[in-house]
Amino acid sequence: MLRTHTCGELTKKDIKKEVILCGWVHRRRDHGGIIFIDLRDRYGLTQITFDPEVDKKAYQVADKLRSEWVIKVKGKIVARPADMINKKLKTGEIEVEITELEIFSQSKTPPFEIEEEKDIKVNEELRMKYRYIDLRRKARADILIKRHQFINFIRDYLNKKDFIEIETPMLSKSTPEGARDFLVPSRLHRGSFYALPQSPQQYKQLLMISGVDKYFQIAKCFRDEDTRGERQAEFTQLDLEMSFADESDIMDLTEDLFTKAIEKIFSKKKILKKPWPRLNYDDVILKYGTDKPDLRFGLEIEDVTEIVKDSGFKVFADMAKKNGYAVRAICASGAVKFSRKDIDDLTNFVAQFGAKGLAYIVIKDKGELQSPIVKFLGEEIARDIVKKLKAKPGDIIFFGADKKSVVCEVLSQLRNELGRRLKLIDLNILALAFIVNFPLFEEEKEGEHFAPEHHMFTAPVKEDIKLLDKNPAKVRSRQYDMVGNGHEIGGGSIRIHDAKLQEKIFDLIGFDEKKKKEFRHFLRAFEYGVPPHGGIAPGLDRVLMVCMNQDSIRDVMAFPKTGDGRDLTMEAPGEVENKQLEELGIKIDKE
RNA sequence: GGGGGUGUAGCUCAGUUUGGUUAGAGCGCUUGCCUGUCACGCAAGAGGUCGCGAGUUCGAGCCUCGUCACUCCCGCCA
Repeated sequence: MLRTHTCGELTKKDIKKEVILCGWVHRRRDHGGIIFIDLRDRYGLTQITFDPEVDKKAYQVADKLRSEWVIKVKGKIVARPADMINKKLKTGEIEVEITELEIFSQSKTPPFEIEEEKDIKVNEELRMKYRYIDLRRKARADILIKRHQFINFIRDYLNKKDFIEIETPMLSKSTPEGARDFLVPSRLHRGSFYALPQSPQQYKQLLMISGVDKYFQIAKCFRDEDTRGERQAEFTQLDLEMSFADESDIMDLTEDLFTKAIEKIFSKKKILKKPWPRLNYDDVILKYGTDKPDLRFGLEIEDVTEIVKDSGFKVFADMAKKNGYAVRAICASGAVKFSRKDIDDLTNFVAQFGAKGLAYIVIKDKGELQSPIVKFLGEEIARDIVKKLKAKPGDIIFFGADKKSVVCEVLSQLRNELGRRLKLIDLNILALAFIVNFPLFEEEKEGEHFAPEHHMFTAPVKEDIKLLDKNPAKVRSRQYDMVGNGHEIGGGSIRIHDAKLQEKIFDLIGFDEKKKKEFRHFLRAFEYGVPPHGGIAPGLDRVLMVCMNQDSIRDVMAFPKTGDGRDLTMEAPGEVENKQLEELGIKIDKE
């Protein structure tokens, strides 16, 4: 070992010891006669001193030291005078008098400051290009450490419950449906391609068939779609599957695992509710307009379609009478402070989600109503709405009137925006929940086949199987989603274990013979004894993002990619040699 | 593919309203001074293709058009 100690561990009990420390020059304070340096490594900071009376040579060399040089120092630990103790530093009671100094490497002036106390938000592109420097910042490094501890806890926990971690292939096969695959050309089979897995879904089901009844994997998944703050082309899931288990088994296990992991690793966080609520899909769609509600605050949506049906406000009345349309409202408590401009901003905000306008009623101090629409609605109907929304003086009621799907989208986005603007969101709360009783298929689009709400291997509720022929839209599924603070952080289901039923689902989602053939390997396995099974796949990046209040999953990844899928640190993707292309039989058509 | 935002010193930003002298601040950097600082202090200094291109104008960081990059959102994401 080059060093005897790290920079984060020395205290007054070490006084008089001779130590060797290695690290980066964090900051230099040259007082002419004495030089102080904060030496930094992964574990912390230690103040070292260069005094010509202690060692003249070391002092002279130290004069040259600059930020981020990597050095080794040898010296004696001494107590700081009582009035010189730095309480902000764990090692603040001591310092090291240096007698020997070795410079391992010099550093250019870093492109941005590593100092965090200034709290300057440096441009993310620059931080990505110099990710290795960004990761020297304590807050960034701490995230990676927390991530490691979290995943380690998960492994321990599942190991104790008899789960087996099994790696499944990265080079797999492209399958129809779902996200766009990343393709990898095969050299040995010209014209054929591997696909990187979007998830190990099929492999884990095959493992159930093979008799592994409790499987998990910290699995890398790949989807070649445009990114978002909570979406990257490459991400990590805790992929988990169990045989002879039902919905409760999976949800209970997941809840217990994540509750314990979060309490252990993120002890400062509070879990809002134990047990996590299990909410009906239909209820959350109505109350929150989305299947991933942020449960840290109220502001629930109410349906007022019936109330406005016969009102004189034509816009609402027309919508209320049409099939598949609705008029719904949300009461923003205390929003009376919103200016005209605030309301205009909100109107523009909801427009991007398809709202054609944003009607509202302000409830003034003495209960009188101020609104551009009350004169059309009529005072009596307006009062009924106020009553239904339980609105008080100081509140504003906002409306959405359109196709149900648009109303839901608009009001759920508005609800989140109101939560932010009214500061209703407590960042110390983690509100986790399961959403259950999903429909098996997404809302039917005209002229298109049914699309699975979750995926095509999800089992329908047993009593509803008979509806598959007559009324597929009404079939409920055995899906359960894990949501946290308004993010979808995991999806799971009990799977189909019957080949005939699986084929029927393929038919309903419009698979032709060719597409079915793509799954013959899967259906073949179903002919050899399939246990009932199910699982879940929480997105670990998203879980960690939510637990650590980060804005994007990029912040919880060591080397994230940009919005257009580039790795700025490695400068990937990159071009390849013509020879490589020839071997693969690939021609590039550059336009 | 579409919409919004941003782009000025190494970093974070002001300046654009109303075009007008040599484009500013804080931090960082360099040099000098300083033996108790710890986001040290003091003094001096260096550092700019105002993203890029074209246009309007006597004159453009500022106006117009185009373009590029980043970012958020929509589409997309079984």
